Amino acid sequence: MLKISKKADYALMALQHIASVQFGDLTPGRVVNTKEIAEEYHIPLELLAKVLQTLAKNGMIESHNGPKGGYVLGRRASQITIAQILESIEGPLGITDCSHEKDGDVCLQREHCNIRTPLLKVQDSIYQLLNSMTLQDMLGGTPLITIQSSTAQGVE
Amino acid sequence: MLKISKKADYALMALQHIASVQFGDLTPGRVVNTKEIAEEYHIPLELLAKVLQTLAKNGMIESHNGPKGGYVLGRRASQITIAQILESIEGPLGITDCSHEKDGDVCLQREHCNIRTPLLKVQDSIYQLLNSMTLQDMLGGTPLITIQSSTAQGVE
DNA sequence: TAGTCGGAGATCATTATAGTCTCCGATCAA
DNA sequence: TTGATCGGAGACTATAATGATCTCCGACTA
Repeated sequence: MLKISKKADYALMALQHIASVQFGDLTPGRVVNTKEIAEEYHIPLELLAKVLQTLAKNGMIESHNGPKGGYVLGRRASQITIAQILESIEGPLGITDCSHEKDGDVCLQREHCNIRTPLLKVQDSIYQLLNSMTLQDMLGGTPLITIQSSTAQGVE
Repeated sequence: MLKISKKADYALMALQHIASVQFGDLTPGRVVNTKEIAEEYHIPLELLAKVLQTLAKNGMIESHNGPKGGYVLGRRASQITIAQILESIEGPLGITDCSHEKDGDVCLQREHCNIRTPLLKVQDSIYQLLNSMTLQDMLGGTPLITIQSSTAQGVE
């Protein structure tokens, strides 16, 4: 449950790769093209292309056309959060349908819904979590995140 | 993104309802049947029935057959976590495909995968979050959960 | 023992996802 | 300046997951 899509997976892999190439010791600042990433991680080329285009639209990366073209990061790795990457690909975080209801698009349960408020709190917590981790944290570093809850029961 | 299914939604609503009836002031200990919940929250009866059956199989609730039958909680509300409810319906938490790979079911990316470790950490954090909230917390109480990260950038 | 309940399965429609195909425009190098 | 190499963009298809429905069965209580 709560699985992220393959596209989002690919986006994370690609960004991690671009970042590690760009800030690595071997070829700092090098432009990375789609084919290179697709082959390295066995991702369908054309699908990855779409993912990268979307990431570029959302400012995560910058594209360079023509021969020797490809992508570089749009901003520093520490300024790109996991939440931003996932939302670029999958749209806004919403664990429930009514998270982003527009007018005239209200669910039937809404009137008597007894779980909306707590679910939105859960959602907000997950968002905080995803937004507290950056691409930088994925570059070999181990993310240091802890959860604190005043109501934890430690059941299981 | 990261949306939970309607079934899981229904499960949460139903459990919240059963718990609030059972521990409410009006009719404590009352058995709740499927029809009552379906009508209250406008949930398709037969779909809800399936959800409740699954919840019963997983010990979240106890079923009582025959006339005047229905469901009661399987254990105390404070002993039922959101994680348990969701996993009863949607299966084990896994934000990525390789979260629960069996032997002979290894993803092609695995060999060069650069995001598996950080993603598993994210997943674990989400699990902790969901497992720290109980049905009790959804009964009118406001869950008090905070996230702390040593690497948070506060970017947006 | 009849009517009310849950148990269980097969089935279908709809939607989301994953992946493919095709054509276009920009760029650089020969 | 022209062609090969890139990304940009849209339509398209196949498959899987989801949501929902239908039908029949067995258990139980009044």
